[in-house]
Amino acid sequence: VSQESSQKVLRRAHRVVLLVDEGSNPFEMACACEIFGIRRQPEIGFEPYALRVVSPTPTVAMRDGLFGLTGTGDLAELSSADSVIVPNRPDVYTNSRPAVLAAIRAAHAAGVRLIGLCTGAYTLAEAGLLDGRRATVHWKLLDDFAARFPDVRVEPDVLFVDEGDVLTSAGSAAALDLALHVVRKDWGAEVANHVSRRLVFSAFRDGGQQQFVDRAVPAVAEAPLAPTLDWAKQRLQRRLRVTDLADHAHMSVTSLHRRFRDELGTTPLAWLNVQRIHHALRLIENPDLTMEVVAERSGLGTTANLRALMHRHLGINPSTYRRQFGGRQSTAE
DNA sequence: CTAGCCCTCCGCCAGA
DNA sequence: CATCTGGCGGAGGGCT
Repeated sequence: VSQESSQKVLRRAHRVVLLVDEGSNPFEMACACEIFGIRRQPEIGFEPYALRVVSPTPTVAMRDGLFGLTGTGDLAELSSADSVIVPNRPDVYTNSRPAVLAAIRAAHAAGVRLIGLCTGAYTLAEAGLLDGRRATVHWKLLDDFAARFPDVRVEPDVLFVDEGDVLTSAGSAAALDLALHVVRKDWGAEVANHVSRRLVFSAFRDGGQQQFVDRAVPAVAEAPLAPTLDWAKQRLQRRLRVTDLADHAHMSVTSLHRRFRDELGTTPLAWLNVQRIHHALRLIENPDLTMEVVAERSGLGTTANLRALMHRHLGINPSTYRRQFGGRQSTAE
């Protein structure tokens, strides 16, 4: 790890350009700024990304003129970037400016990675860069998108699609998932988890529950670990040990640890305990279950362990949680 | 909260 | 030579 991180320090920051135009959605832009535009040096020792904002006009009116942007760079910057982020458009029926499409094509030809957030996929498709490739868009627009760009292989039911040099994401929230996926590819799971934790911290700061949503980096579907993770989640009450996970994955405990580090940025037991706590919380919301039963079925074993882990991860104890969130059967997901 | 057993984790090395 | 896998032991933390 030390060897790896020293290499990272030496490597330069990836240059990311956020391409905005009249009517770009501030939400997707904010997602890009949150993931790629925050200074990380004080916390992780280096800057993984350098973010620039570029637009086809010197000033840009955002969201029906609610506010505007000035001081943006011009389209020529696209081709010298490492990645270009293409966020939402005002509507999918208005064609993009020819100059924007030309700049995107030139960037792609120069080897720049293109990242379409939500309806940004329309812009990429208009530029002809998705023909013959897999892509996705917001679920509401899948049919329209497929009809308009028949040469694109549309993938429904996924958060995002990674075609290597062209990446697209589904609905707005999936922009974050795709961005974190990019961070993981560029810098590894450890950095991605750091970015993810910081994101949760600032998004859910109130209520003293900043770690409540322990947002792990989403596992990629084709990750070799995925079946084992699903398997384990189904039988938390069996009190699984790390060796059980290793057996199911058909690998040694040593290799399992390595895979967890590489793919999830955590360790098997730490991951298991997060799953156990999440399951325990759902069980606690059912007032008919004693804490002994909750501890048993969640795989945490004893009430002492349940208390200790909840206190450590959430800063709250089981009975307090039940008083605040229980009482009524919660089926909300 | 504590004592104490057990498991987990990680670095290191060997082998494929 | 590079990369991946697995075994081992000790330290430390988890669990009862």
